[in-house]
Amino acid sequence: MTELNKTYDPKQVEDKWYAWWMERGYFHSDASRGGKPYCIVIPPPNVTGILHMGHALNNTLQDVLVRWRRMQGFNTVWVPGTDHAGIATQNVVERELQKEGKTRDDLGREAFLQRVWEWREQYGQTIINQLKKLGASCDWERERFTMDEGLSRAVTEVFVRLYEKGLIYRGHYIINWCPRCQTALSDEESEHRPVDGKLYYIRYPVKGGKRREHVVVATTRPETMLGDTAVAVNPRDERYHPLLKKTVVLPILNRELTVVQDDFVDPEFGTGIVKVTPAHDPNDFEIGQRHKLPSLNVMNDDGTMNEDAGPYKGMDRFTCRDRLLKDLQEAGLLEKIEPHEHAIGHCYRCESVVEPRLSPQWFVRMKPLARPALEVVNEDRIEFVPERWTKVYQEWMENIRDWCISRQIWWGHRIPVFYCDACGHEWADRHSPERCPSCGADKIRQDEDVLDTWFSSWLWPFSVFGWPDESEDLKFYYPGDTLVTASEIIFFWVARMIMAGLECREDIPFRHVYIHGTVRDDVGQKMSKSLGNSIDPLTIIDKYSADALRFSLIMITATGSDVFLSDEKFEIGRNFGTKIWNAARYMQMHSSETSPDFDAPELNAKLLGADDRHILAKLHETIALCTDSLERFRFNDLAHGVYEFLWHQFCDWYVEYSKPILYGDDQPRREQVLKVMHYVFSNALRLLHPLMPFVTEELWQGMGYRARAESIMVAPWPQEKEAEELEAWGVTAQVVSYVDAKHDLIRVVRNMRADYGLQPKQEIELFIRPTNERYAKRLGVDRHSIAGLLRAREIIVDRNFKPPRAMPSAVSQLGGVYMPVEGIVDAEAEIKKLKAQMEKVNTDLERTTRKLGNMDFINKAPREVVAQQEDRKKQLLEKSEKLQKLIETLSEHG
RNA sequence: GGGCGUUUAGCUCAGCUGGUUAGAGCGCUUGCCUCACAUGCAAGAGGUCACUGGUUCGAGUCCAGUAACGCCCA
Repeated sequence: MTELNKTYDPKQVEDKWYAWWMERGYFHSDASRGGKPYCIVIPPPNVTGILHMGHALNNTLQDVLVRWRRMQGFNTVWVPGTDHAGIATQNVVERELQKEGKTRDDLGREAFLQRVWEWREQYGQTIINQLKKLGASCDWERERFTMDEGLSRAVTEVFVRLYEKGLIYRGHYIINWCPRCQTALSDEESEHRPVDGKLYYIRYPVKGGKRREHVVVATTRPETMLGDTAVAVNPRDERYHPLLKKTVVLPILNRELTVVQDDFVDPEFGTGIVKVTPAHDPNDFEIGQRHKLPSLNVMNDDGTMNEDAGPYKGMDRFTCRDRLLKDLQEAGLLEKIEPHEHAIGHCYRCESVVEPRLSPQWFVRMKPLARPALEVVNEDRIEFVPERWTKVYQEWMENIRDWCISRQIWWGHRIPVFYCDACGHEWADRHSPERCPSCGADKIRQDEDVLDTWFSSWLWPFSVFGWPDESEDLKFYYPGDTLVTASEIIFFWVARMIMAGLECREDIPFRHVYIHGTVRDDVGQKMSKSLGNSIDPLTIIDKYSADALRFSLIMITATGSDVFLSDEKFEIGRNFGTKIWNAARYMQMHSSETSPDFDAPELNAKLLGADDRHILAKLHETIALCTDSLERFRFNDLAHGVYEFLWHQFCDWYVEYSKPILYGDDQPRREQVLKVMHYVFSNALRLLHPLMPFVTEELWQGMGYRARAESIMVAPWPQEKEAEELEAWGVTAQVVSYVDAKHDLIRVVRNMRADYGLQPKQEIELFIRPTNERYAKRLGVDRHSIAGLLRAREIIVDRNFKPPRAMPSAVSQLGGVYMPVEGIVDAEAEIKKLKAQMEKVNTDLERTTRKLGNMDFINKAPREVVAQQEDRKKQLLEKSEKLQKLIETLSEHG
């Protein structure tokens, strides 16, 4: 044993043990070691990322699982890494260039990519280092990056396979275009948010109509009217039937527009007639397809208007909107403007308003991939926790749309499609071809676009193990056990990983998907940098310790629900750490051995007292609870369980109970109690280790427990003992309920002391009249111990005790207690208090009696429940009797 | 508009398969620097379980409806 400091200093301790664990190689797993695998792959954070509370929660949960399984003896691996975050990273580097007055085009593709790699070398480890601060026990030897050679090979392989199977195609469709990032986004990357917009009612003159005859169309994006190629009405809308033979004229540009009928048009919305802009709206695009309308794109990549916008050419889309409205107004063609709230897509990377836009992009055909991925969830081969997310997944899968995977940026996996300029051949290639495989010409070029970052992330569960090679690692670790993530990412990532796993490896990537909540501030807002309400995990670690951060997060995070955070909440973990630190110091003060015999204590059943047996029973209850909670992903039950046990059972009761013994000189008893304490504490530390890895290691070492395992990280997870084994120690339900009742008695007397305003130091005399002979016997043994806890100079246990005069008294589960005190006792007040208690007992008694008198209850309720009620009635009767007696004696003497 | 979720102590939340007397942490009140710990100890107060109806011997828990709030999708 090494002496523990008076106060715990986490800063020194945490870095020290983390470095030591690394040095010992505890985080590393080797497939050749065999055994039962347990595998988790990290949701790779962005290489540009910095650790926020969401990461802290996500990674703490994974670390808890991994540390627990490792202690259980699984061959456990937690694979870490980062993803290359195409758009985000490119944005970061472009901003850097901007400061130097350059653009990426100034550098050219090669040089720009060189710059990005340099950036990643310099800053890409930030979040990885932060995870280490958190205590994450990742296998760092296996760290991967989605742009690594191996993972890139997997990306190409999958692309080529899917291309050759016809599951990847290139097409002209409306996609979400971010004019700022100048790239396409997938539907998932365009976040819809309600915006207070306006609905503009615009007059379109009818050609050849009477003077000033016009129709009115309503739109929220007037600037797109420049690309109109028709107007549409619902076929059933008779108001517009006369219009069908006519054409209308697009204002300003004076282009003629046909009138088409389409079921899509809602006669109730606006005026029931809509403009059709196939190149700038997904619905209009479909109308356009149905009616073979031309598509006219009026915008440039950067969101400015192009030459087809006529007089508005070169203007930004929003400037154009203003000018156009002004022009319409002047021409008397703007009928009215109404406020209109509607959802608008925003780029998830830069928040710009997304422009729906027609453009040629690459897509993955999702329906064939979704079918098996839906099946494995329907058949419960993959389970979502909490279960309700299953439905979210299923619904998305059933209505899945093709995935737009091309991005018009440079940082990422370049699409491995090649074109031959000589013969027009197009093919996908795993390597860098030099000639056209069709005609042999060398005038070939590769597609300019790169792939969506998620196109590499969806392969993560197997690409990290070397796929497409069937490596030993892949065979051993795949499929993983659990994926831990937040709900935001179910579509982006979870669903796609399942599809990829089934497509590429014909097996699920993991068996459980644990979805945790979103971290919010204490008023319920999502934490974000832009709101300025985020709490930086590193600040918390600095202020309270990583253990405190981890424990507090888990403690207050109900399974799968959102977390509301504020700074003070981390005091829970800090205080708890201090508490067990001090408990350990107390034990150490009294232990003389350097390496306590704790693991298989030769507990002499004859020497064990009721309290020893009680704490042993509670420990094994807690072990069962903890294991069960982990198996069911009930992390906060685990935290509550260890907390309740260590703080309340161990420190509040057992340590207090042990004091007179440890300070006394009954050597056999002392030894026995110390053995129990070390046994209990060393087990509880292990239960706590996944939540608070650092302080538990410090104590494991400090207490000298390393004789059993050199690190708590590799100490065996505690095993619950069977009832028979516990009975060998004399641990029975009877003993447990006796000690619980004894605790009740102590509480009752302390309450009396407080009621009578006794000074803490003032000693009392106490009479106990126990309910039965068994209690009388046990109390006889425990008299001195109880006296210590109650500051009683003497406790007299007497089954026939009759108070000689009026004195404060109360009823406990063990029997009546009487506390003679000097001075006058207000008998009236005493009686009043007891009568109030009596009333409560009688109410309960009445209810129970009524229940038992109900034949339906007797006949229909399970036997145990009826027995329970009978038992309760008995207890209440006893209590009522005792109270009655107390009242009588008080009245006699009062 | 469709779907999902939430509503339990002043606050944040547990309460799982319906079954004693509905729990915890924080906060609050009172008393304590008691020989592990004031980041602490002891005691206490605090609840029409959102509302309405139903099922049941029995409902915080199941069902239907209502309201408020939140999230996801369109």
